Amino acid sequence: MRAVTRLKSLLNAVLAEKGLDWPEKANIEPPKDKKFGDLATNFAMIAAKPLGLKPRELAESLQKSLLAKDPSLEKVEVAGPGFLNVTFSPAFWRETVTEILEQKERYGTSGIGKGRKIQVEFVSANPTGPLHIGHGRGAAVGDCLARTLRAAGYDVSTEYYINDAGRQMRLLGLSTWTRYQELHGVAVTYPEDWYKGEYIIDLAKDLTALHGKTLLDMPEAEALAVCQSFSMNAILEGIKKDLRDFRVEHEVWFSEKSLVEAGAVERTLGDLKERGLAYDKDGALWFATEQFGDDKDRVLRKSTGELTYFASDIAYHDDKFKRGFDVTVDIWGADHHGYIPRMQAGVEALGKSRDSLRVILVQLVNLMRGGEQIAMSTRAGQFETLADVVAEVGVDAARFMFMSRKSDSPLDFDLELVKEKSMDNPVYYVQYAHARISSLFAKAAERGTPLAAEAAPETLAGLDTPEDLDLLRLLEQFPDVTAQAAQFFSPHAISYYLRDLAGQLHRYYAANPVLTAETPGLIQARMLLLKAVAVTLRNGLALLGVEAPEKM
RNA sequence: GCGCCAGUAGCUCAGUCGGAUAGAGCAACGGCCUUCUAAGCCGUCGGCCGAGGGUUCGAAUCCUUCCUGGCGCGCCA
Repeated sequence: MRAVTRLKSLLNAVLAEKGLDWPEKANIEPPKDKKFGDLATNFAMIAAKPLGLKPRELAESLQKSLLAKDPSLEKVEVAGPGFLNVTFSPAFWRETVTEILEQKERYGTSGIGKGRKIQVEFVSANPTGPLHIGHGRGAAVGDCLARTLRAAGYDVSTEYYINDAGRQMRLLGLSTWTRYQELHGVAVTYPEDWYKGEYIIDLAKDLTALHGKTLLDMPEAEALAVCQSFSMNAILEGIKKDLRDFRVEHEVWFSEKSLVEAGAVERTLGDLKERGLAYDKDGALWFATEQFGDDKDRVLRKSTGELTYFASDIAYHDDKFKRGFDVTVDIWGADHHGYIPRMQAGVEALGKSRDSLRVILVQLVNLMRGGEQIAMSTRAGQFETLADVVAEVGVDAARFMFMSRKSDSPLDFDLELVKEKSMDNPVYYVQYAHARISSLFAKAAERGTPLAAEAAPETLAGLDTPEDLDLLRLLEQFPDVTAQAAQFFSPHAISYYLRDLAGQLHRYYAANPVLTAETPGLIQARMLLLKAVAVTLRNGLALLGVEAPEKM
């Protein structure tokens, strides 16, 4: 971050002298090949045209003025069609250690969010059964995204939308009621589309413990109501616990029912009608989403008088925007992707810009064991719950596995592989790097070699080998990685960075003795460097919600 | 039929707002523990980036036509 910022401001100064702005398409990034220096920019190729110059000519004149402007630049080369390849001095890179040790847990944070209010709504599973592994992926993605956005300077709020109104809740109540009657010897016929999982039987038993058989004497409607609210509350408590155990916190639990009961849905529908965006046809109320790019108009209220989910979803998003969020991010299972155009159309109809709603799709998780797929279905009642999976493989391994793919590709989650302590399962590789450093400091303390209090330039001067510089350069990139992860809503990039950093650390460790280095000064310099690595690893893992162990 | 996503090494995947010779891990093979954790390190092998066409100084990346796989297209939720 420091290097890019520095180079960019130098180039901007050149532009300012000529009264020009930074060209949109110009970029500065580390080149793939080290021999092209620390940073490469296509600046001259992009900027040459408006100046009426040839790219290479501009590059050559920049080369001279850059070197004259900043002593941190060791080398500036012109290459190919007009690339500028810039190499910073080792002293410049060593300042990274000082910076990290000063910023500590703030290293990797940035202000790119500019305090904008952003909401991340995720999981939001119907409270009709326990969370399964697919919800776990959504939970991990949403939680890591929220952490990443927060670190990037957004004002983030996390939320779980509870679908506690409507048909699914009635089915849940009916399912529990059926199991309850069955439990007490009443002959029952199983309803259609009911929840037949084991957990419903457990609910019926819990209900019995609380109420005995008294529900059998109630009017059926009343008994159903008791079953429904009891089941929902119990399941919701279970979901909350599962999420807490998975280190996922939602700040707001938003009830659909409360929205309906407060009349918010009716109000939103009324607004739409008034603005001519909703109309009656065939006895139903329709939302004119087609004019906002949807395939066709959608029903808000069925001819039966019942509201559709879409109606309350629109009212819910209306409510979100009224609460002042600049952007709301919804994390959905990929099977809902067909729903995006109509939601975006709806958001536009509400008077917001299309991109105030960002939908992140999370693809399917194939739960496997030893290469064989485990079938999952809430309805059929055969699934491994998130809680079961976490109990088996641990929070760290599960979260890291979820963050090791971009959310948009399907993920095979093999319980045997996730438990395995190999590079198939990189969480251990990264954690091991952190533990190694910690244990090295423990050993240093035993030997009476405490870490220097300050990372002064003269102390760090011994860091001048190629491995030192590789590590320093990688450390310096961490703030860029977190900023980009936030900008592109891709927290998985952090896990890839951490693997790289861990790899570089392991290489360094193998090649450079730290506590037995030639001179006391060099010992200090290397300890400070490794301390900076540990801080960066810890900060990165924190963004993923994974622990950085001292020992393994 | 229409739409969304994917197709990169034997396997699992990064890279995709155009950049220089396409990366990593696993697997396979060969090395490295009397010295800070071998859950590690080093090396070798491995590619027509699904196929064709286009755009340009430059394409895995953008456009287009196909092929293959997953998912979705209700007054379901």
